[in-house]
Amino acid sequence: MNDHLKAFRNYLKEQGLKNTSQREEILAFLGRSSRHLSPEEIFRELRRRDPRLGRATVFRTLRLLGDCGLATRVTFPDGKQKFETRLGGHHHDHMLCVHCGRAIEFVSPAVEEAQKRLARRYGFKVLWHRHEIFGRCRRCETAGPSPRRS
Amino acid sequence: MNDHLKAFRNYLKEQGLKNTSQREEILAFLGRSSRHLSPEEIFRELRRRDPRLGRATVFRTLRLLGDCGLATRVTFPDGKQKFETRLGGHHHDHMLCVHCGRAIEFVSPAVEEAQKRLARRYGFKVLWHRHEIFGRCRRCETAGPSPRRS
DNA sequence: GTTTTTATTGAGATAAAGTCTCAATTAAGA
DNA sequence: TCTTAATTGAGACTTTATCTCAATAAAAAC
Ligand SMILES: [Mn+2]
Ligand SMILES: [Mn+2]
Ligand SMILES: [Zn+2]
Ligand SMILES: [Zn+2]
Repeated sequence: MNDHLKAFRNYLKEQGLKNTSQREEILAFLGRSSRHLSPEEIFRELRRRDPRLGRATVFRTLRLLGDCGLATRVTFPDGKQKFETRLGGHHHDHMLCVHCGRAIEFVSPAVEEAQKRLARRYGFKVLWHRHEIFGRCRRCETAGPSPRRS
Repeated sequence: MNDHLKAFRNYLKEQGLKNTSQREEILAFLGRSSRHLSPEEIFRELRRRDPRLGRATVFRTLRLLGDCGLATRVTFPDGKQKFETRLGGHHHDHMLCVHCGRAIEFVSPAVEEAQKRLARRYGFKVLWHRHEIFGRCRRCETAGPSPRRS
């Protein structure tokens, strides 16, 4: 049984919550995908397999997965929200290409460290963070149209 | 005449766009406020003064201001989107308190520098970025309920 | 200053994203 | 197996955002 699943079941038990097939399906689907998925994509796909799945359950579960640190929300350049699992429970951040939409995942100890110092200075207790860099990936940088900000 | 306004008019001219009173009102309002404002707040307030203002214009203008780097979108812990001007054209990032909603603005040369190196390594051309740290501010850290992630 | 051109505007329709309610269901412990 | 309480899903509803198109107004041309 994979780690995510184990951690999830654990969390549910701790919180006095119940496990359900829907919840596990959603977690598994997210884990299988290499892409970032929108709630709607997750809903449509899983709904095909189980026509009784409800949209609300998807949103509820994504929040739950967020709460226990198994899923992360990523805001794309167009403002759309998508999700991914935290691979191996490891935190990472993103560079998002405003041209092709590609997401590059990165981990930067230097950034994380600087951030930690910073927070300490402000007496701020960090729970989690999101670091999104928008721009052009190597491929798209050669030539292309203008970006869309904010 | 303030810098923001000058830059804005410049940008419009460069792009062959027209300046309008609505656009300037929105920019000015954003500039006057010390808080982060949601599109709806901006709309409701400015609408009081000019009952003919349309909601679409607010959204359109916010995108425009984003495009030219004069406004920044900030995603709050509850997922809500708000805007602020880039004070003096200067970039900054945020620590957001999941308890009281307070936003602490910071600038970290160390983080910015680390980020730059990182991007270079990936051949990624950075256009802008967003760095949001969620947690508890000094005040709220003393005691409080549990956070809401993702 | 007047005319011409063209971007912009706003009402309202529509779409997209997310939440809520509540009766029915189901997981988990006794 | 029985009991209890969390969960589910349909669909209503809310919120957020975009679109359409006729009317308007800014800037350029004259
Ligand atoms: Mn990070
Ligand atoms: Mn920064
Ligand atoms: Zn790209
Ligand atoms: Zn606080």
